[in-house]
Amino acid sequence: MPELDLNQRAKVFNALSDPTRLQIVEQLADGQERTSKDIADSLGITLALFCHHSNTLTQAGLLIKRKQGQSGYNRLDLDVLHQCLGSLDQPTSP
Amino acid sequence: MPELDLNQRAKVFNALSDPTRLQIVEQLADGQERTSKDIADSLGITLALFCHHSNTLTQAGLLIKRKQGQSGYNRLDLDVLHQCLGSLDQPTSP
DNA sequence: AAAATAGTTAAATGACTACTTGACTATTAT
DNA sequence: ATAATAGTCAAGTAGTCATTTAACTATTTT
Repeated sequence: MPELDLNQRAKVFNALSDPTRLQIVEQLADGQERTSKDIADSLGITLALFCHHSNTLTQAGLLIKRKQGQSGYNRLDLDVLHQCLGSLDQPTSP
Repeated sequence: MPELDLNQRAKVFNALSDPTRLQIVEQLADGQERTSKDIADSLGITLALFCHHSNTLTQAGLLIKRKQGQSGYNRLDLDVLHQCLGSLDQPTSP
């Protein structure tokens, strides 16, 4: 897996910097995939707003979309997510 | 330690969403403290710009400032940082 | 006391963005 | 075929923000 540079990492954190997007990511953090409709409904937002935010998440490399029929299934790229989180995880030396 | 709510967590990630601030945080992620001047110099930015960003980091609860003489020593609140990172760390069940 | 150093503050500018609304496409159900 | 459902796109608005510049305070040095 190629390492993310500074700007890419900042872009990922920027994707997490909005409460609505953070809820989306937290909801997908278990690695499962969900439809756009399900996510929008569970958060009480319009599908248009979810689409808007999902573009930001996708551009940051966090969201992966799979289309089946009229539904879109969304899941996280956990590698990208954990690589960014890990860059700040400096455990205290024992 | 009180748990951070959704908006507070988003605020922390927002503090990490700028490349300049992300560099500041990464530089302090080892838990050590550094003077504002040292950080500004090492990043090649003006002290004014560091001050601007340090306010954002402080308001997010990430940065703790200690003043001694004419120098200010900065360090991270690692509890806040790790609590936010941990909220997205859903390890795959074995 | 004067000069240098460390840090803060405020204003101005230009760019970016969250959300709403309405129209649009594609798929599924009746 | 018609209607309903899932999703996308684009424009408009209002608000936020990163950076620069310059003036300012407080501390240390000479």
